[in-house]
Amino acid sequence: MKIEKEIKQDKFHSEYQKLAINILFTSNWLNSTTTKTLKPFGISSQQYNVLRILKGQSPNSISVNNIMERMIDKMSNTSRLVEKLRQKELIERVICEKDRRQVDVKITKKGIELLEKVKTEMNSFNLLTETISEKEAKIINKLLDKMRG
Amino acid sequence: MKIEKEIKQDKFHSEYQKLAINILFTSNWLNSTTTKTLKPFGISSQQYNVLRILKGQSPNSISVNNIMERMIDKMSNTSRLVEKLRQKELIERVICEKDRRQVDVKITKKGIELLEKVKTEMNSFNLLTETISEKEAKIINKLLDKMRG
DNA sequence: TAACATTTAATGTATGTACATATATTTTAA
DNA sequence: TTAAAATATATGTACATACATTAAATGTTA
Repeated sequence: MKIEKEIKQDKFHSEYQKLAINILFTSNWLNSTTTKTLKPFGISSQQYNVLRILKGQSPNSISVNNIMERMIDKMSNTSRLVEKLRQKELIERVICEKDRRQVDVKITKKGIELLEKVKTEMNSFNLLTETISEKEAKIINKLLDKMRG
Repeated sequence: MKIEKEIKQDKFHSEYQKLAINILFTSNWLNSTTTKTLKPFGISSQQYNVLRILKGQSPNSISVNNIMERMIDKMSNTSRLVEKLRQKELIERVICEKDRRQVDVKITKKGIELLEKVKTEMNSFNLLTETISEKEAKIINKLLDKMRG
């Protein structure tokens, strides 16, 4: 649906302003779908992002700082997020012996199993395949990368 | 910069998954720029969005529900956001006489003046003009609209 | 018209988030 | 070698947000 209709605004100052608004709106749209899907599993979309990052490194562990660099939404309090996941026993935290400032984080078996279960219900990406082609997806990806400079 | 480098992930499950992540990442990127610009003015990006909506209707007033429908991020507690703006005297609230459930909201002179001041510093849209062409912006807008179905 | 449903906005509560600051450890350089 | 700087993570605080619930006014219908 046209962004004009989605937010009931019939004209924009420029095509660039419209683009910024369109990206923000589409991001919220995607995020709310994901949040709803994750709700029954008891994790937020940010926690899901961290779990996926850790699964990508598994069976190795990575530092909190390293997690932050890989997050979609680079936030200042990754440690609190990690602590929440630890309380749910989805990850493990060990103080690094080589550098005692660092904390090594690793996904647990329980964490991997949760991701497996989520996977089957995670249809926000599949949703996109019904409306645009892979070629079109590639075009947007290329232009967004260019846009950020 | 390529999204792969931005979040240190060298490959994605599909072009569609990459797209979803790219949109979320770009949205955060845009939002953090806007937030930083607005900080000295003492308003959040959501409050800025509401002010702009009200300016678009000025000198008429619209209901809280109507504001919500026009917001980029349709949140459930628009009334609290409106109350924050009222405390800063940037908007006015009057209970509608025709339908006493409804609250009519209108931007004040002070609110409009704030928007004028913000305008000169609001360069997040201008930022985009340096990296992509108007034609390219149009392409992304069209595809994002198509994507959401 | 009385009872029930719907609409509009506000609020309670728990959790999330940003930002500044603190603490511990390691690195650098005088 | 020791003081200062840098790094990695954690925490305090104020504010934001999601979601469910409440409250008041209006609409609908038996």
